[in-house]
Amino acid sequence: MRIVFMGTPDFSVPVLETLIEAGHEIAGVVTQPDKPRGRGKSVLMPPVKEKALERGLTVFQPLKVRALEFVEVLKDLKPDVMVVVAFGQILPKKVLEIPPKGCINIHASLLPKYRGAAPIQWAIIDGEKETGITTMMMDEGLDTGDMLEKTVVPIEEDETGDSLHDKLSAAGARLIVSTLEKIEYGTAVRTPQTDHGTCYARMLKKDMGDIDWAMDADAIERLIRGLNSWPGTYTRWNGKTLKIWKADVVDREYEGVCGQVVYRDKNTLLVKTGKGCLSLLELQPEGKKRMTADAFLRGYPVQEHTVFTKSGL
RNA sequence: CGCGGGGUGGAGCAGUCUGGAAGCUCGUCGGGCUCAUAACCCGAAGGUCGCAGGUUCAAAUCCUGCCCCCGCAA
Repeated sequence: MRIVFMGTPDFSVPVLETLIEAGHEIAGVVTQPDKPRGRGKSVLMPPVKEKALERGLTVFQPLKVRALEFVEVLKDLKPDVMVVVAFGQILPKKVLEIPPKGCINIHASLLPKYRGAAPIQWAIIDGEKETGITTMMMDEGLDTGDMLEKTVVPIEEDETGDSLHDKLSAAGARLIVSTLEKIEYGTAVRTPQTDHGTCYARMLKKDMGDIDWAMDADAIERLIRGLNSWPGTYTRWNGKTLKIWKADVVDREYEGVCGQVVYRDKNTLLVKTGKGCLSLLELQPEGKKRMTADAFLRGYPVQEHTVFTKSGL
């Protein structure tokens, strides 16, 4: 089929590649404009643009897809369908109506759960046992369209935001091929979303990673995994930010305040939380590389009365 | 020119401001103690102090240029 692809970050790239390899005709790739990013504020192109150029595809980077001139451009591309995955802009009705076979979205959750911007990470943070990919016919709501197909992906004990991101991205690429086939041959089954069991996965923000040591150890541990590697979790120590990359829950209670180091030896660093303790396994002081707990403890004077605090306080 | 931290034996740090013998906590290797040990004691190996110039009697330390890593921000 003749497809207009819309996507922006790394998550979308495997999908684009798979569509090409499945033999579809990519009429155009729509992605967000280049923006100054990274250290030194250099202007970098979105991952999807890089891949698209590498494949010799035509790239469009409208500030707003809903701009009238751009809607005309889309119409001229005469797509059979549009495939949208993590594009980053809301599509208005006049765009949704362009392709005769509709606009299909690949969403990284088992809808109607986790609609919204950060479904991958929230599934981990909430302690879900499984999540997945849903393909759906887009409508004007936010991830509210009729569902087409689903893939279930289990969430492992040591799952991180990154690892799950990669699994779901691959799963999404696989699923869209199947869904497009059904669309093409008219065998797709549309299932409306139910109104109950829905929830929104709001956008991730940097300060979400500011650890509140009064929370339960297992909730903090899930936060650490869910926000790994972006935006990451951190705490305050010695007037500096200390990133926490990995921790284990230790089901034991000690005297002390939340955030206090209640036990340490050559390679163990136990911090008291609202319920239980966390054994910090991988940390990263400001300006340093991440390191294991034993390496950290060799060079930094952490004592048993040391207290980690929320940065905001 | 966005802001900032850093590159010192295998690891993580101190030393740099106030130039003058390479330090600390570990690891490794050998030996000892011990029923035993990741514990303890004794000893040893291992470093172009990111790279290149410069100043100086003398540079990890001061000056200049470059490379690399990282935090913030986006």
